[in-house]
Amino acid sequence: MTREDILDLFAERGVKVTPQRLEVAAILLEKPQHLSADQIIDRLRGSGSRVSKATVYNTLNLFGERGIAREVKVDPIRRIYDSTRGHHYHFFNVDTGELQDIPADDLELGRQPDLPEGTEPLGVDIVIRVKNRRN
Amino acid sequence: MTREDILDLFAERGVKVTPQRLEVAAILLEKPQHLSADQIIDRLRGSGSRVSKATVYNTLNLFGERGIAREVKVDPIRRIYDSTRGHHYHFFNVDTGELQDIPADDLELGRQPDLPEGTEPLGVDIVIRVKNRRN
DNA sequence: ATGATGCTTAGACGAAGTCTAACGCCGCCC
DNA sequence: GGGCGGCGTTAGACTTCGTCTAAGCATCAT
Repeated sequence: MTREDILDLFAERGVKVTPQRLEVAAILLEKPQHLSADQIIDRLRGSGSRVSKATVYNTLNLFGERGIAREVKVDPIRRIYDSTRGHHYHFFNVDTGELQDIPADDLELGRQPDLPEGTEPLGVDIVIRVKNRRN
Repeated sequence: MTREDILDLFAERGVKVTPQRLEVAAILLEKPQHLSADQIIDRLRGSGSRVSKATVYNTLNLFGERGIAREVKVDPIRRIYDSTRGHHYHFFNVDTGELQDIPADDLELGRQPDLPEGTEPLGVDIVIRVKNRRN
């Protein structure tokens, strides 16, 4: 994703542009990937950036709210952000901790249950847990 | 779930019986419900029990491993344990934090994607996120 | 300039869970 | 029956991840 794309995305989602937000976006949105806040901080530090921890967390929360990145819930131990914004699901390899996208088209949801009284849908999270096959 | 049922379940899953494990099981497995470690500790304390925090966490981890309870991943902030063991899914109300079971029969999975190379399936977690309907 | 607003920062803080070292209990063996 | 080994439990220290706080800055409008 180019700098231009990122600026467009910010505008589209009503996110004010700041140098720090651009730095975080440049790392996370570079390519389809799954990163934790910590990994992003490491990469920032690695490239000599001095964006503070608080700003990285604030930014990731903001990106999550505005649909600029997606928070994946698999591992209660750390929050993972997914740079792929579209409708899709995940494989989670419990042996390696690896996370892999499943395009929406590859998984069909048949019958869906009635929602609880007085609620409306927000989305469906699906995680297929797998492990390495031994031998 | 009666004390007898719990003892049977422990035996079936190869879990040694201790007074502390029975206390935790009695609370969690009493009825279909979703509890955090903290809630379980509160209830233990409320009924005058002195089981330590470390033991509650150890026990819940053990229950999770042995399929005596199920860890539900919805909220990265805290781990939730589900007393319903069978195959089922969840509604998660983001407004109330409420978690509700979806019987496996109410949700059909159509086409499923091929698993990643060299892996075998462990299970499928599905969470339908909902919010309260305004007005 | 002045003030208002909102972003960023370092570091303190908080919550949830794990770890450590000591202790207790129980079964086993001689 | 006394000693031993292993497992479970315990209190509290500790770790980790994330949030909060208070101060400092930038930007904008007047």
